[in-house]
Amino acid sequence: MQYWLMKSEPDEFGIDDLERCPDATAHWDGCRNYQVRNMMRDEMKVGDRALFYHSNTKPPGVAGIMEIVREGYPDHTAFDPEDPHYDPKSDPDKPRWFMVDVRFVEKFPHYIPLSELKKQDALADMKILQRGNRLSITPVSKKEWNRIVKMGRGK
DNA sequence: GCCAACGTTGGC
DNA sequence: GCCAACGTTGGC
Repeated sequence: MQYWLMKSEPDEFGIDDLERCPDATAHWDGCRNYQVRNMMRDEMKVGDRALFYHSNTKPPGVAGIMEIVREGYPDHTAFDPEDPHYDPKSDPDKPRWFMVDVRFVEKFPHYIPLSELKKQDALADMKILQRGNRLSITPVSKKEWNRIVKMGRGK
């Protein structure tokens, strides 16, 4: 089993939105980055766990946990001209973009702001803390995962 | 295949 | 709103 961190802007779709979805499950659509596409298509497996990270908000940080409940399949929003993430170059017969399904697991009693993550020596190597990293999905090590979950649950 | 221009991300 | 960092596009 692997661990991940997945970013979303809570103004668009936050952890509370996920919890309110039917079966607390949603598809993680709209990714238009090849590296992230490859992770969703090839690497993420049912049962993997992911941190739900709130980006572009005040303050940015980790809000809780979700799990992967369906492995990579074509992102149909790329085929819809009405969709803001429409990509005419993605052909239903040869889809360019993929997504996974995620299910809400828990919302942390203690939201963890990015500033707190940065203070942890144990998390210094986290992808999300590296300069210039803009990927919306990154792998998280077991050690990092355990530390963050502990922080979120309040030690 | 190079690379300048442009677009996007996302913290601050 | 600014801007650094990075990805993508397209002319050549």
